[in-house]
Amino acid sequence: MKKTKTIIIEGVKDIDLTHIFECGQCFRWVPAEGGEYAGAAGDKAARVSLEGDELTVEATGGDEAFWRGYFDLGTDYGRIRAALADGEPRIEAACRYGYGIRILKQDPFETIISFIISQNNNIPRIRKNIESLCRTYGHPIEGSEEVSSDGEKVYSFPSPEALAEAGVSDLAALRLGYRSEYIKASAKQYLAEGCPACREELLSFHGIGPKVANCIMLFGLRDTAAFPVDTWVKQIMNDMYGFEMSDVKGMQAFAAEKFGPLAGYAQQYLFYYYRDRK
DNA sequence: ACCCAGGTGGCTT
DNA sequence: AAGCCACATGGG
Repeated sequence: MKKTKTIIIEGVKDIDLTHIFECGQCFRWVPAEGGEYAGAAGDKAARVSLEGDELTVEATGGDEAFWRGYFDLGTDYGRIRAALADGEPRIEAACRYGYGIRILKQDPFETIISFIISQNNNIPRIRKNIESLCRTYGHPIEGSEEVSSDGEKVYSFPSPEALAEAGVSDLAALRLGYRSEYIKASAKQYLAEGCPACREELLSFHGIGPKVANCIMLFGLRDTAAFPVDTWVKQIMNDMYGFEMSDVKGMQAFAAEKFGPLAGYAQQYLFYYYRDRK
């Protein structure tokens, strides 16, 4: 008896699974056979495949509306790429390279903790850290073995309660390093105050600074004007536009002026293009 | 052995 | 406001 359900969404455009899942916005999806991806969003596990303009999601939960929202299918990315190149022609190569990227609508709490872990860390290790956090503080997702890449259970992302109650030394035992106390403190604050809605609230969390706040705004709160500046973007802005590496303010202002409410998309195309190029 | 990674907090100029 | 530095860990 099958525990998952299959959702077929036809007529999708501007979508490339590899680019979506490898562009650095999420950390829990892995390639499966035949170009498919398997992974999880919050407490839902799924396997995703694309054939032509038909997107198939085999999932343990979430209806079609949820997965449409997750993949941002209501947004016209062709138009966005055109608008970006219109505002700043030098970004066109990056947009072309990252064809099919979509900014996933991720759970805010998952985004908060994931990007706290991301600071001063590398992507393979971020993925491992998040995986051990889920295995220790999440729960095995019912039916997930039917969609996982290895036939094993997938674990849900931990709840705010679970992380707020975790011991800092237990978190540290998962090799989370000095971020352990940031995780616990932020989970507690999230529980006490609810989901942060703006940059200022995010910055009041222990372990969230300007860069991580921007990532959370973009990936978790869908504020597409957010323009996260990390070491890669600094390098891009230096190489392409001659900004001093320390002039993050200038980079932000440039992005706001050139791209406005689309700056987040621009950042993602630039980041992916440049990071892959190394 | 070494430098670095989707940085931040805290302290000192 | 700007400039240091420590921080935990392991990828390459």
